[in-house]
Amino acid sequence: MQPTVLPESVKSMPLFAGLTEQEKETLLKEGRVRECGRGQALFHHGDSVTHFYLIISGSIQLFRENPDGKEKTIEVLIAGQTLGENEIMDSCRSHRMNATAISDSVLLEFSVSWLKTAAQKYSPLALNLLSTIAGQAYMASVEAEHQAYMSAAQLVACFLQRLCVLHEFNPQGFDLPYSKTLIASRLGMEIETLSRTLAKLKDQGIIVEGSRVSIYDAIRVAEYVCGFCSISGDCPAHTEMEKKSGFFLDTQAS
Amino acid sequence: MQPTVLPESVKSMPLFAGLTEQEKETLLKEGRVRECGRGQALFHHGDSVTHFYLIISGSIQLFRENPDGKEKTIEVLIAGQTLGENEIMDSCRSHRMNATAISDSVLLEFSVSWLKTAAQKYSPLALNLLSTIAGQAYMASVEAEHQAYMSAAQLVACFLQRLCVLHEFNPQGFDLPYSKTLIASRLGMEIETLSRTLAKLKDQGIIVEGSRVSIYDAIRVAEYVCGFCSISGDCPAHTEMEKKSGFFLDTQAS
DNA sequence: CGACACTTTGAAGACGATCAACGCCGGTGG
DNA sequence: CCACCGGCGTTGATCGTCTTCAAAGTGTCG
Repeated sequence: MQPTVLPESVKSMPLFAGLTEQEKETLLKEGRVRECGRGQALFHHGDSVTHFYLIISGSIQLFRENPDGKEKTIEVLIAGQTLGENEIMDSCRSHRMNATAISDSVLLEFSVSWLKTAAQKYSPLALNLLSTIAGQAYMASVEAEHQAYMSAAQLVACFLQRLCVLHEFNPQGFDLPYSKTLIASRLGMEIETLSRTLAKLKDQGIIVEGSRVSIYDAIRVAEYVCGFCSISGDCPAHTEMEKKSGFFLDTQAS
Repeated sequence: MQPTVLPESVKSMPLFAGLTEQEKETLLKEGRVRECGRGQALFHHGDSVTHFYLIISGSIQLFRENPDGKEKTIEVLIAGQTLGENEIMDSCRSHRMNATAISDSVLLEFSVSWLKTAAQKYSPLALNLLSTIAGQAYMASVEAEHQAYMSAAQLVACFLQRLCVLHEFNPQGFDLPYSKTLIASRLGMEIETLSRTLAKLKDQGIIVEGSRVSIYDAIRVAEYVCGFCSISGDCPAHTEMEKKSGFFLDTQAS
């Protein structure tokens, strides 16, 4: 509809790194803006895979439903992230999960063939896609390891730490961007367990009251989480967090 | 060393699908054969990422070590699979895990730049890589979900089922291809738990005695595993297994 | 034969899921 | 305006599962 409403923010996405402005223009003008209100489904498990999406604003929940009716949230995606590349590149016919808007969201929608052709035609884009998906694969394998070896408290602390980095929150004080029920589903635990766990985190350097979180002792948290996180030095979230807490400490000091 | 020792088996790997014979020749002749005896490390966590590998024969264990000394096996790779593409494409400087030969293995070794250049130059290869890595990302996320929601018995049953498909074993009777200790590490559980669990699987259609396994009631197993496996119809292993058990039943019947 | 790695089995304990009850809040409707 | 409701979160009690610790059995290889 609108010819060029969302230029720079989208063009600067990592997916398009290494492409000329000209190439970005050409590619992006095939995108269709799609608005998705809070609670509205983008697609369902089993639907055929028809589009690739860039998230312009808002947040999208990816989840699956077990036969016993429970939902497991796989990931919550936010502005600047992409959606669908994995299933498209794996040449799935039908979606393997559900996608629903958690808050009012705006997406840029492209056809499957757009992505496949673009990956063939522009090798930087193919490499960017590879990098994105490789990163996802790695994080997913770390996730599996965490699920296997970390306690509920460590899972929650790790989650809060990474949440803080991803959303660029001030660790000293921020509000949870979505409900505790959703967080519990994301972490694969029951809401009761999450509730009890949050209370216990005071001993580990994190205070949670209602939806207000303060990671008041980031160093202790990092030790607590990374103590069982075998990726230690490699985990982008942890190193980011250390830098960040350093940064905030610096700002406070000066 | 040897000019063309391992031709067709390697050329028919999915990674090279869509390339001409000429192109495959050109690419493959840059590979160096590397032999790796049982127990020998291919690389360690922290080593710089220098090569990409095709596994010609044998099997390679990927694992990480927690600070408390325990090893978590991420995956066991076998002939026909590749190694290193993930870390290369994610542009890691150093390895995020250890790789060790479980049995005497033969690999074909390529430089990092070989892979990156090939992905840029040959778009089918880039797409094949994308497909491989996207599949890994998906399986890893399913793994995380399994770790969160499945019982030890379900994890083991699921593992045996997939093992059977991957190695093209006859479900009616096969030997475990590696130790129970390794399997426990792969499944993120203690060896004691695995030992106890294997005994209990009799009720679910699987008999295990020593290292001999018989999935005598594949249908029941599939129901048992998929009952909590939310990917149900999508899981390649499960559908494969159903086909396979159908196949074996057919062979028996005729 | 003895060393050692691998596996099994038993008993105790920790942790998280489950069931149940209740408090809190925002919205709807009388 | 107040009563009722439903979604969300908290708290308590109980139960099942997996880990942990300990001991002993099995196998292979020098």
